[in-house]
Amino acid sequence: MAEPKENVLMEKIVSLCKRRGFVFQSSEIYGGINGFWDYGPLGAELKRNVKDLWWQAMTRHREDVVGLEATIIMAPQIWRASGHVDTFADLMRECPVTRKRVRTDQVEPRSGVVYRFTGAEFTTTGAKVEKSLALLVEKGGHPESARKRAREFFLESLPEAKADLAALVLLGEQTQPVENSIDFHPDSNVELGPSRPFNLMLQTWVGPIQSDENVAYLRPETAQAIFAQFKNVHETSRQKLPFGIAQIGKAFRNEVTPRNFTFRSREFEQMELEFFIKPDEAVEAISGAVNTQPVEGHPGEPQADWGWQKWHQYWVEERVRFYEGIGLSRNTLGFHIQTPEELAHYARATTDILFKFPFSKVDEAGNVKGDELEGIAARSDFDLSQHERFSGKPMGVFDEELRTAWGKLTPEKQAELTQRYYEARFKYLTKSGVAPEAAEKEAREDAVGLSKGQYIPHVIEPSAGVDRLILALLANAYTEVTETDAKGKSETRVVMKFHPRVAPIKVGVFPLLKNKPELVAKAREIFNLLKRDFACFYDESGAIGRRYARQDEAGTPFCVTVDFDTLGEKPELLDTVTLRHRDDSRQERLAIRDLPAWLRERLS
RNA sequence: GCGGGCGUAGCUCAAUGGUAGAGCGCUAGUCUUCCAAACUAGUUACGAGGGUUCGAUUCCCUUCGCCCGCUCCA
Repeated sequence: MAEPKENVLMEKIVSLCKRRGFVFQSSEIYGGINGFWDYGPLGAELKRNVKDLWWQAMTRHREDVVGLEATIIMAPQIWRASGHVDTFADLMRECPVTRKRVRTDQVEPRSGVVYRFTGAEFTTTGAKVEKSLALLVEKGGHPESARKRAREFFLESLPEAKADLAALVLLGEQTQPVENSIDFHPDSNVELGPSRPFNLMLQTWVGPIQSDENVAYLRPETAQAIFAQFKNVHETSRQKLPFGIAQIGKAFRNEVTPRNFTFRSREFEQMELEFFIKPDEAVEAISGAVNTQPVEGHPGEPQADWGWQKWHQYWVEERVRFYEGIGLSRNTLGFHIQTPEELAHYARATTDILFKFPFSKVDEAGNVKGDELEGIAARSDFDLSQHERFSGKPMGVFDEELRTAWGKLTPEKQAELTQRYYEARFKYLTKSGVAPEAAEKEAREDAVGLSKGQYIPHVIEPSAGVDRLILALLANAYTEVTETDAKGKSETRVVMKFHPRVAPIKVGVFPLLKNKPELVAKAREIFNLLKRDFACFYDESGAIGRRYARQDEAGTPFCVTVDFDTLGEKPELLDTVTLRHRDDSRQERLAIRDLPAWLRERLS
């Protein structure tokens, strides 16, 4: 259900974003382009801060993650291997009554009796509509319900739509039994319209000739480049498993309906980590057992006996800590643990981190679940295996530790692990369409490989949307403050309560008065002192209160004001300034020389 | 893509078959000793294209964009 009140809030946020220069509509002077958004001066700073913080947290503050910056256009085969050519280019069919769509290849076969109609006519007015419609009545279903639905459908096409339903007579009814038909919508039972292709990847041509051979795609996700470059990175970075590869970059999807401001855009940016881990069989061989002890919350520092479950939990908690660190407290977030039905066949678990946006749906009980900021997926060894099969290049790694450990195992243990690994590989191969005999041979070889210390790494994938996070930060920061002044005039101001770490401007620097050159000179001096290390904004226009208010809307956490005491009117206050806090308008007096350290402490 | 609503200054809103006005904002100036003060001056719009008309922002059509639903999951 639409929540008008919440939409008002969303509209206010959109309006502020434009007014203050956080987000503009792309190509606005030409009427805009659906699903594309630009970041203005404040938005660009905000986004840069977010990406920098992610990059620091994921790579520089760790020893086990390295970076990658790959191209947006890659060999088209990558998207066959990844499955995107198939899953992003589905044929869809639509139910003509409910307008609900289903994928052509996912319609469940149904049996029953088909009721066909050629139209309907009003006995009272003679008004008539001619359209064919067919509905399936399953065994045990009631033909009258099909007729009722048909009447409702035809009624829509008649100008006398308000007329009596009972006076509408169906025309040309015919029945026909069908077996295992895939032509009917699973919910409405109505015969589906023609198949139409839906390709969610944006296409282009590489080279000046626009032919089918030159078709390439703008990447729909950044992750695949990481898999495609896995061998190169592994070999050059001197990393050993477990380790990760991180990437930030643009991705493109031809969304059916871009919606909710920047939440679902056609061009967007992702921050993705592929964290490669040893298969559980290898962990067990090395550590004796895989640690599966359940722990609440963060499982602590990584341990050698962690299997995919622990690593998955670890990354979920690491990511939550990241969000908390930039001002999104746990109660603004939500979680969605994907059900077995929702999971891709190769995925073992996926936990989505959600944020409660103003447009997020509210359920009957009044709870807001939220919408997705990030998905943390345990993807088994699917991705690298796919690229190994499609490229013909080996994607396995050699694990010295495993080989050594393997030799010390009992023959029974070796056999058990070999068998389990064989089964997992066999399952992957057959599910991927490899013929059983070939799959058996290949899986057998893979299992022998394991005993020699070789395997294809498994992967945990924390994949976050930058633009969605920006939107979450904007929504989270948006605060209205209503104040009534001495004259009784009440006024509502907006304060963007960003965490200082992400705030686009960290410090506003003002002279108390513009027409006093000494104050201006001192303020300029402080601005020049701070601007190298902090995003600063100097402002001398208008009254001081107005300048504070402007910075509140920009989300600047601190403002520094130079007054006559700074210049030594009261000698004991010489070279001190007023430091004003955004969230509560609190003021304190600080020495100019202490400012850099004071700020650094609050911004790092 | 389909269905419903919408489109007037940067923002929030008015008015009109005879080409638009306010408040706030913004810019400059005067003034101003800490929370959108005052005064003066300036600034900016009928989303785009076509049609009907002597004339359209107003009526009609098309298109683009925004919001809501189907869809989607970074």
